[in-house]
Amino acid sequence: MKSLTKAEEQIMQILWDLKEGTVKHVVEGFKDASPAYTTVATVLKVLEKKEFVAHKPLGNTYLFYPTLSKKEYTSDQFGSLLKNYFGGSFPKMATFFAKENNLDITELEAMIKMAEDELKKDKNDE
Amino acid sequence: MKSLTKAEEQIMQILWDLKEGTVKHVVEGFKDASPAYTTVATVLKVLEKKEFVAHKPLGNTYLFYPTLSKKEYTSDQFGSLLKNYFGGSFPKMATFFAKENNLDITELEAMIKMAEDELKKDKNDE
DNA sequence: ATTATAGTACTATGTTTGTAGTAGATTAAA
DNA sequence: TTTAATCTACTACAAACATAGTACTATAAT
Repeated sequence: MKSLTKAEEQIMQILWDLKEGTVKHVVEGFKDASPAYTTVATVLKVLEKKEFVAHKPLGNTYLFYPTLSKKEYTSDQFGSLLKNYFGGSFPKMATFFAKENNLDITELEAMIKMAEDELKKDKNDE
Repeated sequence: MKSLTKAEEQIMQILWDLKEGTVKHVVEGFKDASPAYTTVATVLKVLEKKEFVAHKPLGNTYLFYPTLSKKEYTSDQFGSLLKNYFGGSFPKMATFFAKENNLDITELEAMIKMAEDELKKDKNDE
């Protein structure tokens, strides 16, 4: 999968949040300094060429929406990080995380407990 | 931290493995189709300007080595993935991983056990 | 000594990225 | 219906990227 550049990713994040939006909405979605309206429009056009977003008419303007879900992209990103930096091993990643944050085993277990609860919850939703 | 482009990252990965190496070594480090010798040399030069690598003379040639450790870069990458795609929550990431791989709780626990063993081992090394 | 090999420095070129302006259409306000 | 606001399309352009060739130097082999 093609990957997103910094500017593109920012806009995708906003679009993933909005689900869909006009250029204006996206511009407004910027937390801090927004780029120019036309800059956003240009990036959206690039994203469209890359097939990460599409648009449909809405009144006199366009509504843009992602064609690539955040989940799909996350999966891709997560996968390459795991592969390239942790030899594909999730335990290695977990260990790294624990060390980075000076967590001891008890604390790591607490984190995992949370994950398990999430999993259980999801199971129930099905 | 400035991030690595695709080509740069490939070369960094090789250099991290080698610890240090000449342009030639790096070229040989490519698994599949290696780029031209001069291409590698050029990228190394860029990486040097970005201060991700440095070099020292070795006989009639140069030995290149990373100034940014893989661990530091990993930490950075891991951090932004966690932040931008899992709202900074490791449990969320673990849940995502479990779901992606259709792991049930028992299997997730087994993974975590491995991580804990790693952690323990590390504690003993200190 | 002469030639082949290997290496660095410098240069080159097409593409992508980041950022945005301008022209022209359309709509809303006055 | 003239003006103001809004929006898209097209164009622009500098910086960064990806890739590599060429010129020249130094060394090694014959």
